[in-house]
Amino acid sequence: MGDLAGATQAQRALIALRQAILNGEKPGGARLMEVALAAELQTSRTPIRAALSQLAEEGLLERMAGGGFMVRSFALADVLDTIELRGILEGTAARLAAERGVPGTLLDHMQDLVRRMDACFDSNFQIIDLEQYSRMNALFHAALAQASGSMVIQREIKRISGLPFASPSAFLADHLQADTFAEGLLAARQQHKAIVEAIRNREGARAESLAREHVRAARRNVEIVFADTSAT
Amino acid sequence: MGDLAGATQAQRALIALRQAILNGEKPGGARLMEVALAAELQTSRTPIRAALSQLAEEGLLERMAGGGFMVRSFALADVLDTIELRGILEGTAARLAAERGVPGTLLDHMQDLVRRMDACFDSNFQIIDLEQYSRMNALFHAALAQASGSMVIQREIKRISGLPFASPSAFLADHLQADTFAEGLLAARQQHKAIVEAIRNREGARAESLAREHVRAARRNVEIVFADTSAT
DNA sequence: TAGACTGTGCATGTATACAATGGGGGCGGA
DNA sequence: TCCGCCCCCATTGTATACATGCACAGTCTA
Repeated sequence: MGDLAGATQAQRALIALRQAILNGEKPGGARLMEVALAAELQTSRTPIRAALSQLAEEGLLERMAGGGFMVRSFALADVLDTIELRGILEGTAARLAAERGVPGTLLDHMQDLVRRMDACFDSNFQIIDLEQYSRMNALFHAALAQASGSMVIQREIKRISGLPFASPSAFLADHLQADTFAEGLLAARQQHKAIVEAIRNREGARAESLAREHVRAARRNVEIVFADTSAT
Repeated sequence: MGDLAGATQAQRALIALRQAILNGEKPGGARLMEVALAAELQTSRTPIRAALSQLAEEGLLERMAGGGFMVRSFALADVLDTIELRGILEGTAARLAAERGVPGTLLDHMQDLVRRMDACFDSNFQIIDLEQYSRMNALFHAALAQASGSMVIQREIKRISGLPFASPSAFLADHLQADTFAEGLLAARQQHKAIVEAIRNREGARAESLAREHVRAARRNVEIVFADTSAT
């Protein structure tokens, strides 16, 4: 990842800090201090301030009362609510897409993405290329947001998907061993197909509830991961 | 309004710029340049940059590709979508409140706000204190967001409500002459009551659809205002 | 005349010095 | 010993000088 070449100091800081937060290296509730970060990232306070502002914009940081920033803390309840919110937004996107209609080329693109996800399974329905699947899945969800035809909805979905664990592909690399996981992937595959079909047939309510239900899989996965974590 | 005393330069700039944008003084699509703004507001570039960042966070500005900011443009379609989104979010808040339960004190508070809004009408159901009504209405919507019990939802509702024309009290002062307007206020009054009742009775689906429908009034008002404007 | 290259200027990016504010700790008095 | 006040330091706010990069225009050459 060529995140060094050609990038400004502010961009480098943004990337480094975002990763540190998502890693848990900067835990929720931690106050981020400009001088410390500047020393850590070997730059001046100015790009740090720019990066902090942008992270607040993304929702990863909160502005504190008398100035300064702290890492927003995501309790399990917050993560689940965030996923529920993504479900609501993607459900709305699907409904709007169905109601308002979508250019055929975009629908074809979505169908193509579904096909490419299919190609990640072998003849026994075992996943063989998880990374590719994950990438195509992310593109599918982006296409769904776009299909809503509403920049407002699209923007909010993108925003929410950037929050920890809320992304469509957040859980994918985490627990490959569980049988329920493979099962979930197959269910997701059917849902992707059904969502495209519902939009094509202009079935708004069906598209909405399918998309909402689809996101509940992410919720289940987070619950599993958190249960594992707290058991350790 | 004492926005000068004790405030930092960045806060002054933030307030001034926000107002200029909402006024239309800085029209949608306009690029905001730091030096020009610094001269205009008689301060240095640093507080201007801080204010611009925060306005981007609020959703009033967009970051441009190669740096810099421009005023986000709100076409009628965007405004309507934003209101629709607020309806979806407030609907979700109402449903969650009903499903998860709400502390009695908060419900009582909401009911109290409804009563105070009633007090803004005279015995012939004519509005007599619009400013008070507007204030109580805003508080009611804030309380509804809080009743969801979800900081995530609450935060998003607050965010969305800050965008132009999307606020619950955006339209109130605009067109007092129309008969349909008074009618709308009376309908809103009933809906407020019904929403509280539905939450109290734990009727999630009813609460959700009431809140969604409630917001459609705002949509109608915007359509009326825009129609007037374009006719002028 | 058209295309490309270069120079110039404007806008943002960066560093840093200094100001101001707020909180915490220590000291003194009751 | 406890309470309160005050001072100091840590942290953010602000200004400004300088760097960088991009875009536009003008000119030169083919």
